[in-house]
Amino acid sequence: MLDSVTPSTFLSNTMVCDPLMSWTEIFGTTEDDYPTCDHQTDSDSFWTSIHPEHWSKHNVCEWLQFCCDQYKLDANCISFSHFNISGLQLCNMTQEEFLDAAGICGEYLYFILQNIRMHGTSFFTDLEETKLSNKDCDLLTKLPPDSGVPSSLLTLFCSSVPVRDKACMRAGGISSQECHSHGRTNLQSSHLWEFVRDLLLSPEENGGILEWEDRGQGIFRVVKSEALAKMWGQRKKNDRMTYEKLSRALRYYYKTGILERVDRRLVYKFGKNAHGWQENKI
DNA sequence: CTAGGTTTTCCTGATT
DNA sequence: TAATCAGGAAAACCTA
Repeated sequence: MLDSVTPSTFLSNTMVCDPLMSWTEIFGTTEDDYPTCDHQTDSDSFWTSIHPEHWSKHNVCEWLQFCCDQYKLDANCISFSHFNISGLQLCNMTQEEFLDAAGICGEYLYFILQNIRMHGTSFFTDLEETKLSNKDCDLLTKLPPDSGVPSSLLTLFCSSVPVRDKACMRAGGISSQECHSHGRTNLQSSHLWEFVRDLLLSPEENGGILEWEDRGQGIFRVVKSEALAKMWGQRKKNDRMTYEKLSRALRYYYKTGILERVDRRLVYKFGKNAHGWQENKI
């Protein structure tokens, strides 16, 4: 949902609904996940064992850092000086104040915080193991607008959702297209083809690197190969990425039907096993 | 720890 | 000639 550089994190597109469900799974249960939490003595999450209102200033800071580490959020966008506050003050921040202070990560963090506040451990632990059921997903998408769940967060849950799971998103009135056309969130895809797809669907992030050749047929062209490789490399934190290597990975998709061969240089086509790129289609 | 999936890296050769 | 394309092979990484 909120993505990640690695497929296992909160933001992973491949997880879709999972993240919301098992808090312990999201945050993990080992002490390694809580670098500086001396209060973390058992397997339960400290963050959900104590209500945010009772967090100390130190806890608030730790929580922010934990989220950044865990979800690969850019801590630089957070104004930590604004978070030198107690848990009570944190809870009393308006969404607007929170977003101002936490920058681009604000929506994720605010959503996570609201979930802890609203549901505490029960919201997560009462749910079965790890997966979000259709019912749960339905519940999520039906949360009222003032529930504290930013719409863009909900879209995260939709990204890359297998067709069979898409119904739960319609309930919330969020179309697949919306899921892939808003901001950076959907550019957090863990797989290369999803990254490419989301870039195509996000003109504002695209920068002319990719463009549709035939939108209806899913045919697109790599306009700036080096820039694409660089961007992918940044995503994977690999400054040695080249278009040569990226294209090798793309060619592997021919085998799995994610992409289909197009006999033109720098031109690719989404295959039958690629989803989420169609217009007006879920 | 293991198996399997997805890249990443490297390489040879063909094509544009 | 440089940039791409095609794949094979193997290593690296990650997740379940």
